[in-house]
Amino acid sequence: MSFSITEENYIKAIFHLQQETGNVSTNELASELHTSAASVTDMVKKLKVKKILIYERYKGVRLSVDGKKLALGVVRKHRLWEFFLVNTLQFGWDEVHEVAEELEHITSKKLIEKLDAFLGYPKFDPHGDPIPDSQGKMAVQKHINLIDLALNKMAEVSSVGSQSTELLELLKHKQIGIGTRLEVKRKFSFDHSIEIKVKNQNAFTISQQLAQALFVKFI
Amino acid sequence: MSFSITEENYIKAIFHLQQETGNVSTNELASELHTSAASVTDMVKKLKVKKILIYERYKGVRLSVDGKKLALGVVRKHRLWEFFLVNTLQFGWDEVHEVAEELEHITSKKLIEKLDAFLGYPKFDPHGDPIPDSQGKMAVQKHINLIDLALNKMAEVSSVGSQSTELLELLKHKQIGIGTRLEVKRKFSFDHSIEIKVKNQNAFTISQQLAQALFVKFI
DNA sequence: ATTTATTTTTAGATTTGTCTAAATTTAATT
DNA sequence: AATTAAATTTAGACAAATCTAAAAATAAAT
Repeated sequence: MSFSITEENYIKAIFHLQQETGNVSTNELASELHTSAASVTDMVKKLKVKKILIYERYKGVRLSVDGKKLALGVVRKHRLWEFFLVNTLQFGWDEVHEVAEELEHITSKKLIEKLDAFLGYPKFDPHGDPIPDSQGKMAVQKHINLIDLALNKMAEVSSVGSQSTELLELLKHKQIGIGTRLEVKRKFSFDHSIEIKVKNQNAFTISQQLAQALFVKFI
Repeated sequence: MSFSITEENYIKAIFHLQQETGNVSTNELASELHTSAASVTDMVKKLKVKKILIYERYKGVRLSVDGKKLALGVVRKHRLWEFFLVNTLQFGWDEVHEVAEELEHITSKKLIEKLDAFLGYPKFDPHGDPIPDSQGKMAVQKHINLIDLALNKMAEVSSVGSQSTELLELLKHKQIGIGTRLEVKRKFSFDHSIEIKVKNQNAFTISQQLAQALFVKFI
């Protein structure tokens, strides 16, 4: 069975909205998709026939097992493309979302597997959100980009944005690795560099580029 | 003014068909796009209103100046993506067309400029067709992939498929460069390697991979 | 527990791109 | 030049995704 771009967008929206709440209401979906409640009802009926979601009138919707699989596939594509745009094409991580919204609907399976391999099977996208693997599995913990870490909040380096040798060389030199505990002491707006403090070391500054390549989790 | 994927496909098809012939007939277009003549007439009327093409009923169509610009933009995207798929993601050059048919409709201008820069502003796609630059200009001569050159036909190396240091190192060692004149003496089906002969040198064989990275023109 | 307000669904219409079948125009042939 | 054949256009209909306005169901409030 195949799905239109519109259908995929509905599936993805339901997936995101049902994370917190249980069932997703018609109005929630309409607002998320910038469309009318009437259109949502129509589409939801169509997706019910395709067994993508569970729907009773006036009761809202939630994804079926098949629906979740589909949603994870779209999310996987979206986040892999975001990673590509930032790490390969040097986009700013704040300008990739709209482009990825288009790229996520490219259908070729082979393309996405080859892209994944080329990128080095990244586990998190540039916003720190986990990237589902080809089986739909993904890390649970959301990672925070070091550049967004609040001042004086202890955190632990949990992943790096890419596996490039250049990055790894720099991390080795700075003695930063997975598990390193640190906190941010200052943020400099001129060049967006930040000063960080690691236990038993003097504070030092790192560049915006490096900070953006590091993800941390709270401890 | 913006254009749907369908409209872009019509524009591109007209562009390709009008290369040889002058005006493109309704039936030609219908067959190219695997649709009915009636559908073509409908769409052609629509594109006439948008001033993309010149059309009088029963007389066929040809692109306007604006239409040609649009077509070149789509062709540019298609060929850049093909280059990316083959040279970056290691697709075989015979399996990229369908994927590029989808990717060519991604709208972001910035994406295509950054992709072009990342790829090193290639001038020819993996099939030897010229890639229009951001102004719509492209080389006139179609380049033939060395692997497709007929036996005993003198030709001149006119471009290389990529600018990678690995390729350039190998070319230097083999003393092959832009302008080198050669002919193909044998083709070995076992590994698709070919034996080539350069003036004042003994014949030698080169691998399939290397042959595919070289484009030649007749002299 | 009625009434009021909100949410959701239905009904009917619109747009885009498509189709088939019939009508029209152009081209080819006798 | 008249007839036949081929190409093209028109007419009318359909599916997908959307809309507005009205009706129905649920939730909130007096």
